[in-house]
Amino acid sequence: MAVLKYSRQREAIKNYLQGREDHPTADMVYAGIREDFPNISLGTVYRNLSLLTDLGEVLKITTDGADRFDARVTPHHHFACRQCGRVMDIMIPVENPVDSVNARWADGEIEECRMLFYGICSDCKKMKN
Amino acid sequence: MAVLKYSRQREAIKNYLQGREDHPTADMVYAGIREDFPNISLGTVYRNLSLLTDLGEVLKITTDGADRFDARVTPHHHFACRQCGRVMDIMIPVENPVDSVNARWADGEIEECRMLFYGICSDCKKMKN
DNA sequence: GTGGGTGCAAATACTTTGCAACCGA
DNA sequence: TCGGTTGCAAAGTATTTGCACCCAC
Repeated sequence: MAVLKYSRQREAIKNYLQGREDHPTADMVYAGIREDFPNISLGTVYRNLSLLTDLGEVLKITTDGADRFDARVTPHHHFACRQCGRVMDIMIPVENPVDSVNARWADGEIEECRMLFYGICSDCKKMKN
Repeated sequence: MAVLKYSRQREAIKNYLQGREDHPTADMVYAGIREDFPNISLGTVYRNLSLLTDLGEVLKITTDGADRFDARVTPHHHFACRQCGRVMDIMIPVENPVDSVNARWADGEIEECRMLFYGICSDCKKMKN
């Protein structure tokens, strides 16, 4: 890719993500941005999310169903609710096992560890009553 | 789903997965099974992989691109190569952080932790030379 | 003016599903 | 026979891409 050029759409997508903590899908971003840019297209949203991910300005979280995006790029992990599908940050520090795995198994092969925790979130547990 | 009935196709799929360590996609399973069951359909492969996953006899690994399946159901984690896309088991024991996360954050909400490590595998590193 | 970015629509990739025929218990 | 299972094809969901036009530099 050549020299990056400014685009209002890309800026809006970045801002949108930074104002959220719910790890929206591309579709949700599209719906949100449309309120300010009624003519934006879904393709543009996908293109920019993918670009921002490559630039490291956004994190793509692959789970069951549609990919989710996160503007919080500092290392952290996620919890996905099996019932309602929501994805949440896990804020507490979790020991990062990359070094110990590299040391014992792959010696530098591994760059990153993403932990995805599964379960039923407290909201969904309440519903069950 | 009601009482499970035997099917040669399902058996073949299970056997196929048990004989592999490369975490094939549904398509790869389909191609493999076809050598013994030339008439099996992709839909049947998907249906059975999904059923076996629900039964806990097979693990579904969601990564970028197509889902991958693993007949090794004892707790372990995976390494995905960013270059060639291969997914490999990580055989060494990695501390399971579920309990500590539950204790500090969600108190029983979390049932399972899947760690997905990313990097460039040794084969791909060799290619770079 | 040049080349990257956009909107639109068509195409692709992956997975699920409806249905009639089939087969295991 | 009964109801789960299959093959087939069509549909569904998620994402990517080709292209003409537009806009930042």
